[in-house]
Amino acid sequence: MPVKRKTKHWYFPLDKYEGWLKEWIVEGKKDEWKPNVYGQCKSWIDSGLQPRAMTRDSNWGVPVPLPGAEGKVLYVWFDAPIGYISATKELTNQWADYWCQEDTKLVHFIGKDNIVFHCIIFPAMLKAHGGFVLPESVPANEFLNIEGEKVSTSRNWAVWVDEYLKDFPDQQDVLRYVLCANAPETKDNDFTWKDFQDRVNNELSAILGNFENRAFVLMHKLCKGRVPTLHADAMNDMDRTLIQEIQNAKVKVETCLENYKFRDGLYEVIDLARKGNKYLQENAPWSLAKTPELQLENQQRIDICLHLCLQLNANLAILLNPFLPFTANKMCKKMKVVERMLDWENAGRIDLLKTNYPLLAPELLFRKIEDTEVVAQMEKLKNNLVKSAAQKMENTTEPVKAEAAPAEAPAKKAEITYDDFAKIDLRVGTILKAEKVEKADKLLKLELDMGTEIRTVVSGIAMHFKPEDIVGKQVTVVANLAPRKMRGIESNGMILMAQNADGRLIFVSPLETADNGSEVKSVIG
RNA sequence: CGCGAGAUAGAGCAGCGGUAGCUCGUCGGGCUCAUAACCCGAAGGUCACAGGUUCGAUCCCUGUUCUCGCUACCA
Repeated sequence: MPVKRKTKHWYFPLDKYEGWLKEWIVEGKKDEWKPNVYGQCKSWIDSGLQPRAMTRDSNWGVPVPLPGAEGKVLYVWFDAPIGYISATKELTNQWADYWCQEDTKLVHFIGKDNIVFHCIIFPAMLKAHGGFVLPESVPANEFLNIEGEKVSTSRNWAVWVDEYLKDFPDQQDVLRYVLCANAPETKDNDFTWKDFQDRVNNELSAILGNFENRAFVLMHKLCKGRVPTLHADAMNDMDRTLIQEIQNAKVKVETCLENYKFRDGLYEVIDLARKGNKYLQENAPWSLAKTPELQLENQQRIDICLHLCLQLNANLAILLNPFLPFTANKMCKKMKVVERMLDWENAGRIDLLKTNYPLLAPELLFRKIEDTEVVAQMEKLKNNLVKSAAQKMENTTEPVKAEAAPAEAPAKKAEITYDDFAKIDLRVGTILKAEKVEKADKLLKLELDMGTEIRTVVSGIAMHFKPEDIVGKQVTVVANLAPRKMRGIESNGMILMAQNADGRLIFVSPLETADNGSEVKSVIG
């Protein structure tokens, strides 16, 4: 049964690009790339690059289109990045503008698990081919967990956007807000529904939404629903400071965006709204209009204040546009300006809204997230997790939802015959010895008493059990599995485990002690 | 095992040689146009741990622990 075979592979001579990579990354990107990205690239390059096999023996994948390459498929990190280019080509025949044009600034946004592929292997491929631009930066983020646990599509520990939109219609932007404000830019972060609620209610709507609303309400109450006159020559220091802040905000947000500090950039936008609130508070136009007489007397000051608040509001729309495009558009509609106002060049201007222009009635940009919604989402998350685990265990006939279980989910297996089942030689054995396999996190080497023989089985359970804790346990063994070498140790068979939804492993063993070597079989006639 | 990144108030982050700051939350007070914003004040941190360098360390050096990722194995 065990057959050792020679195989042939096609290699990419990564080693030949070591010098170039050293120059390009180690020297050239030292202070430019993020520490996590730079550090990993540097360590790879410093420790010496090897030619890397770009083909695999596998029955699925993209076949290698070369004579003599039957049965070979392309290594995923060879064909995936090429796929990015192909995908662009599918999308537009302007694809070369994105990938080949000299002055194109190409940026790869990825997660930390893919750093070396995007920074070393793919660029080396492009360099080897020639004619393609290299990434200017690869600002890899860390991971975002959900409620303290790693996202898992197969376990359905996830928030699906289509589901989200059913529960929170037209609220794309508040999710965008939370994801950006809480982005794992420097370390792993956690998405929790409570935090979602806090950030939406206390930051987005309380500060930004509230300012917008205050400006509109006051303008309608005190300025007849029209953009009041600025009276530029009557401005005071407060007014001039506010204008300065608007212009500063543009520069700050711009700088953050250029440096991929999206979290900080969003903060600056909110902070400008915060300054707007403060300005409004300090001027207190409502106090200046306590009585009609008083208002008449103060109308100029009121006009200046609200004029600037409204211009600030228009600026907020522009600054917000890269982060919350739907909201920016909504703001445009309320101000009755064309979408083109959102062009970045317009930021910092205080003549975005024309004097005497009538604006729409106040209407809230965001609504608060209720406690009940938070509870409901958390339950949903937990219930769906249980459901998907149950599906696996019971192997039900219920069709697996496409959204809930993408390709990697363990699908229901195809029907087999009794003969298929009977091919498997299942036997009971007892663990005599267990030890960690050197240089392997997950492997334990087990010696099993199979009654008539002692077997060595290598099993990937080291993360779950200490060797000393499992000695003496009876286990179910697939006894006729073809031997396989792992870390230099030949494994003869494998042991069966049940896995809980939480990932915990449980031995599958006889309820009472059985004879070692006894068969596990069906007993129907 | 090897390598990379991280560990700072309840949460999210900044600081990177002079005994800690910002946003949100919490508590108390003021104000009220508004989805309770804004102002004033308070509580809350042995800056993961242990050594070392220094007049002085969150910040530099060494070691350790923990988290995540990569490489290999995990049928």
